[in-house]
Amino acid sequence: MKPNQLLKQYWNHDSFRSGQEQIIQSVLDKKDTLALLPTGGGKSICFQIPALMMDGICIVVSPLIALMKDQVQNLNSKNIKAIAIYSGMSHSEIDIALDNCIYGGIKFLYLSPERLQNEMFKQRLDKMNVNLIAVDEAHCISEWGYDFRPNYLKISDLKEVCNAPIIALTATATQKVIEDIQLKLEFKSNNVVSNSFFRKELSYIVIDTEDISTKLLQILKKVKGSSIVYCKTRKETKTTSHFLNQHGISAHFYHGGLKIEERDKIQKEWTQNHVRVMVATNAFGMGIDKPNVRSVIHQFIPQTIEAYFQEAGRAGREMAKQHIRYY
DNA sequence: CGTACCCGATGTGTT
Repeated sequence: MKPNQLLKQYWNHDSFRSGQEQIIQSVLDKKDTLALLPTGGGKSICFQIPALMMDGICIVVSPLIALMKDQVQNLNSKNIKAIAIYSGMSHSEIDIALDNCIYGGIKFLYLSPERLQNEMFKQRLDKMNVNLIAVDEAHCISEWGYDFRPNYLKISDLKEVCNAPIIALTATATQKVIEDIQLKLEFKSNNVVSNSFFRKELSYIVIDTEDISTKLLQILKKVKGSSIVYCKTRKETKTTSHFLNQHGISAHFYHGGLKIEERDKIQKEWTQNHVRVMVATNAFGMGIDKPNVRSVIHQFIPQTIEAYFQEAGRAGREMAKQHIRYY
């Protein structure tokens, strides 16, 4: 089947968005490809459609279990066979999953970069007919590979076994990161397909103030709708959230030290608009796509400009989708 | 400082 037919059959869209066809064609030509598309630009189908056109299985490297589950569920709802392997599954569950990747017609296998080094996985990988390697949120290679999650620097090990092209996808990368991703994934030749990242619907403002708390209240009282307030430390998320609640603005705090059930509960309450403001560390972000976020406020200077761009970019999603312009 | 995965140890409840 052709890309357009698959797009219609599984996603019920009549046409591709800017950049998608070019990326898909590059992958079908067996070229290593770095796809740079803004958030909401439809990155997933850039590897899903070519993988569906080929025999065999696509291995998807993903940074978070939550993202793996989301995408697997999404594909399964379209009757596409996809599976994820992650910690917490029993040995026999993993065994069955890997078996299905070899003999069971599974089209997408979602894994963390750590899992790629697992002995049982490596043994069974030999027998898989891998058609494509996809690295989702590929900026994690540069962001995390050097200190936090070193296995992000070893993804190219897969290429020695698989003989399949690799596609890296991200919504944020400076020129340095673009080069680093291609280097670490051992691209045979430079190949970046990019779309404009300009977000017309956003304005970026820097405020110099002696009194952050008062300024925060002022902004949240003036700018209606849902909000994310980013803090530097876990402790600060808690104090800021309490402060807002004391002043009549409903807020939750969120960071990586909370239990997973607690995190899920808090996120759900914010997503469903039961609570207006999410006060969080950078643990809160990936996979968040809420339409009515009208402000993202940083109480500190983010570590990198791309971190700032990505975090700020969580505002104005519904306006981006409706193509509302502010001038 | 703050980002997550994985694995093995320990505990809980069922056969």
